[in-house]
Amino acid sequence: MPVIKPEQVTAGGERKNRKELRLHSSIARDLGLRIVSGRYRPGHVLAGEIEASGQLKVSRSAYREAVRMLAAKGLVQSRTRTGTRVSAVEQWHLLDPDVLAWVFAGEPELEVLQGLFELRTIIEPEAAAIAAARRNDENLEVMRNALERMGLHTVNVEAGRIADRDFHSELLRATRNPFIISLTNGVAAAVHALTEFKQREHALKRDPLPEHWRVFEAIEAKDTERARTSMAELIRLAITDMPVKRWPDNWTDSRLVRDSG
Amino acid sequence: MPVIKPEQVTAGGERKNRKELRLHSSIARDLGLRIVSGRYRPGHVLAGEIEASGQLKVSRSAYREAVRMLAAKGLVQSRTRTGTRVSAVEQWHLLDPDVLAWVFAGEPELEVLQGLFELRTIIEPEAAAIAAARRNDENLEVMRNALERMGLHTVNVEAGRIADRDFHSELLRATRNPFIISLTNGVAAAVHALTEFKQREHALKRDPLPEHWRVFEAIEAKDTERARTSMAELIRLAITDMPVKRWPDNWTDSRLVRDSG
DNA sequence: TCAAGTTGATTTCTCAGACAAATGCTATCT
DNA sequence: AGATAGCATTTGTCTGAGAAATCAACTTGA
Repeated sequence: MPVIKPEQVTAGGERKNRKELRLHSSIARDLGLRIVSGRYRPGHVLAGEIEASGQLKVSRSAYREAVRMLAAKGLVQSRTRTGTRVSAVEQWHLLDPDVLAWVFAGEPELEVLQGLFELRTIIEPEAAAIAAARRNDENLEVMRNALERMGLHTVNVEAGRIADRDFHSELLRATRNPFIISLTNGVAAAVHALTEFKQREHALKRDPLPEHWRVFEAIEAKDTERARTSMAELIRLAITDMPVKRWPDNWTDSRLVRDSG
Repeated sequence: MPVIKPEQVTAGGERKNRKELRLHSSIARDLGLRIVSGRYRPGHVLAGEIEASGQLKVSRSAYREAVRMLAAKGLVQSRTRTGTRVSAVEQWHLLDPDVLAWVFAGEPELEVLQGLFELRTIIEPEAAAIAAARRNDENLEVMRNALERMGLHTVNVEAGRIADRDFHSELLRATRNPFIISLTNGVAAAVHALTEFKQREHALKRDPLPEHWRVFEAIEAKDTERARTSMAELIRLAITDMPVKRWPDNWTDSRLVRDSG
């Protein structure tokens, strides 16, 4: 099962749909997707470097660099003689932008969705409050511009989703907290993929713009408390927009939780 | 300036102080430390592969694998012709366990400390509340065992610090939220290094055990509200224990914030 | 004059093959 | 039965060679 090479993608007649990944990155994404999708389970030992690189029709060095990237993201662990094995889920760097994107590339499980929204429910209202206290005029302008673009395009098209992501990114940036900002890149990627996922099922009926403006106005007024509550409401509404039949009370059966080595 | 090779460390007469990193991991740590410490600033272009690997006295492939690992952690970006350059701080995966450990390996800046505690103040009280609702008996036993070890050794020795870390890790694990658990590994590593840092200045006068037991009892009783408040108090006390003269109101001058090339 | 294409130089990227080091397994010895 | 020494297997490291990408300068044509 050869990996999709960048040249083959562009040569396939389609426009270059992504960033034209290099070979090692393509292999890493390929293996990463198989791991987070559950095709390669924790504990599974990958084929040896010679065999694996041979199957993928790539050199050993390219394959090794891909494995090294996955190891850096906590997905695999290599040892001499033992081989390269998929790590326990607890070792995965789930907030790594790439890993998160891979997790949400397929149909994400209900429990995973809930986990992400739970994290957002914890982080983002507090982040909005901090942003209200520390934001400067430039943050405000970027956020205003993002919301105007969002209103222009709607989140049903790519440009609108990008604007949505820009708004949340800039909000977290306004907190001036490097760790919260670092969360941005990952969560923003996931939310972006998620909005696309919602769109996949059916176009969004409700207009999410009003609650975004309410958050903006609170931050503009440096009203921390109103920023917190309005952001909490925004996320609550976003959850209700998910095309989900019922939200489980627990998710101990989730694949991400169950597997552990 | 050759990188410290694993063999040299063990051959140096000292006991193997760590996990005997492989060569590529050693190089990655070496470069990673230089980057997060500010020696290589964002925008800085590293020496070419041939020159750099020559200076470090290693092969190009080992050096390349190291660079690939750093790229996977968002610290650098490689492009043909342009070379490999240090990414903007916003691109760094600051919550990656390795990156976090590297950041806290030296004397962390005041503003970085504050950033981490701010994140903990947001996350951990809520996590404690969720843990109180979802914990099972095994979580409880692991946490109880950790606190008993913590009381036995005190946080002034390594065994006690490990017990402290185990307690917080198991607490976050009890939330059953994969994303929160993923935060664990990084934050736990940082807090561990941090407690060591506190110890470096002067032994802890106050005994942090009572507030830990209060959190434990709240979770044991499945009292979500008390778990939240007692954890908030635990973190507040931990902040006061930091050997810091004054906490700044803002940190716009932080290196982590200022650099964005 | 200026835009568009061409060429050249530089750097990472990819490939190939060889040997070294680590380590789990097994047979052997005490 | 347990320790120990070899053996086999897998990743780790090294070397050397082109290929591909891309920035800068140059050339060409309207």
